[in-house]
Amino acid sequence: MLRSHTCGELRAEHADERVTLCGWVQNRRDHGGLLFIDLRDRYGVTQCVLDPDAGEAAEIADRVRLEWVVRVSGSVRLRPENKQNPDRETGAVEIVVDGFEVLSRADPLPVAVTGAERSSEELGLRYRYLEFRRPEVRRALEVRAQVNRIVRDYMHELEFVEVETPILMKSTPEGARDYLVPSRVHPGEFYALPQSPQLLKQILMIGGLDRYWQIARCFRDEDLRADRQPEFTQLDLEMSFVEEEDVQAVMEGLLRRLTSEVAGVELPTPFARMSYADAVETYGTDKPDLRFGLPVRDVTDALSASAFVVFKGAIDAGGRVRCIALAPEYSMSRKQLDALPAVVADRGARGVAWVKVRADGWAGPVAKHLTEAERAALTEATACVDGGTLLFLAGPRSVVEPASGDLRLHLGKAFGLRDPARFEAVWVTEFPMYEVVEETGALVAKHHPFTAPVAEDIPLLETDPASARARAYDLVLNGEEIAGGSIRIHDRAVQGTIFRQLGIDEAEAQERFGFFVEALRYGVPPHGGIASGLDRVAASLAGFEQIRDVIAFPKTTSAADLMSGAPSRVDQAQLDDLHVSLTECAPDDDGASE
RNA sequence: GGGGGUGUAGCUCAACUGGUUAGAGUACCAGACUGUCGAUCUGGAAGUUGCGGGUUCGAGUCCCGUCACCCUCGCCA
Repeated sequence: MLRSHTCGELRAEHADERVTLCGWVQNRRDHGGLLFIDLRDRYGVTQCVLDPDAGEAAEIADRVRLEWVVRVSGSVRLRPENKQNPDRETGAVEIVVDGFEVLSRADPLPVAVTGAERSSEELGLRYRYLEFRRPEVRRALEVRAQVNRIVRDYMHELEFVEVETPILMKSTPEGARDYLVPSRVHPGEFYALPQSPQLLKQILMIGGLDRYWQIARCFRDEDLRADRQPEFTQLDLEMSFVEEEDVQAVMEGLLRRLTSEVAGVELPTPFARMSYADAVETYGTDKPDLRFGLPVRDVTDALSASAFVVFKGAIDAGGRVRCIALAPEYSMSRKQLDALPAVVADRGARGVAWVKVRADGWAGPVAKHLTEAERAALTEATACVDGGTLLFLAGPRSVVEPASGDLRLHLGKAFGLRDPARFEAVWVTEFPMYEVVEETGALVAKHHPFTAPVAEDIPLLETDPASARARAYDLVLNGEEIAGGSIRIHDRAVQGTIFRQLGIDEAEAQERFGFFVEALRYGVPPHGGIASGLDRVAASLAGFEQIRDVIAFPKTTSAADLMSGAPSRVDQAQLDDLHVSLTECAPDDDGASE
């Protein structure tokens, strides 16, 4: 070892010991005769002192600059009482240096690594390794590692078998766009990177593994968001001879342990359950943030006879009027109220009507359109009280539902109700089997085509498929979907029905999922499972808004890696090997691929 | 593909309605200083205002185009 201790471990009891430390020069304070150098490594920062009589060591140290890597030897000295630094764990001591060695010089850094100033995200990604020198950035990776360790321990305790599935897979398009890898030995053919190991884990169940798990990298070639990367990591698991509650119990136990050990929060189990229909009705979304109330109420009935053009127009067209009631302590200024329409404009909502509830007469632009009977009905429906405010959204259900969810979230943020230290988990259940594509009327699987229907809804598959419910469940934590799973179809006849309804005929099913359809013939245990987005889980536990923060080398919104320069052009010889020719290709103008 | 935001010294930022030589902190270079811990003090160097056009006597500022990054709608079974 080049060192005897780390930069974070020396305390008063080490006084007078001889030590050798290695690290980066975080700061230097040159007093002419006396020179202080703060030495940093992963574990902390230790102050080193060079007296003029340190001789050659002092001469070398004098030339050292920020972020050089050095090795110092000396003795630990207890600092005088009034010279100790209580803000630093090693602040009681300092190293009196008598040996100083430069291990590596450093150019001035292109990003800020110490202090409150943080360089732009763009530079941070370009020089990601320099960001790791910041403790808060390193902490994110440490949380990530801790999550992985807890997951691994837990799954092994429950006797799940860890199985690695291939990265080079068959393309089974449906849902997200695949990342493709051309085959050299099979001209014109391609592998796909897995969007998830879905079919493989079901096949493991058919193979009798009984309980499988894996930390699986997944790839989806779709546009990015703050909570979406083109490659991301899932905890993937599957169990045989189980029902919903069995899978959910495994996940609850895990999340409970994670929040306890990582965030110090004890989650009560079992978690709350809420049907998809209730979630959308009450929170305007299938991933409700239950850290705060502000439920959305449907007041269409209360206003069914309204003459007010905004309400009447929506209701006559078959739409709904939805209302959020604000308690008196959440009163909003006119300016804040005027800002609300912009919040819901994305969803196509025309505006947000509002009225102030006052015992001595309701106020606001909408008040005059409300009859006494309507006020009574609204009071009944929303439980509003004197001093409160009612916010209304009116329009088609497809607009008003998501808009009400956005509005509720906006209010939660605006009133500071989203406590980052709180964790509220809820299972959303009874998802519909299908979504109906508006333009064509075609059915698309809401979850995926291997999800089992609720038994009593099987007859509905033929008569009213759009209202058939799936045995699917999502785990929602603080308004974020952190896991989703289902009980799978284990009956090939049912699987055939689902394929047919999705417009996948036998030949196509054979072409795309042939290996899986064949496997369904040879004895399939009833099974189900779940996959959890570990990037989101880690970000959530560590209090980060973006999953980029808990990914060591994340990609930008345009799926580029600013550090390595990927993606980039490749040699013609490589393309030739792969039997790939480029058709349309803009001139190389990004300058990044020289 | 659409909408919004950002882009000025290595870094973080400033520059009113278009107007003199684009400033400050920090880092860097040189010097001073024996108890600092965001050390302090003196001096210096440092700019294609993302890029390309245009309007104007004059553009960091206005217009058009374009690139990068961030947020977002669509998309993400």
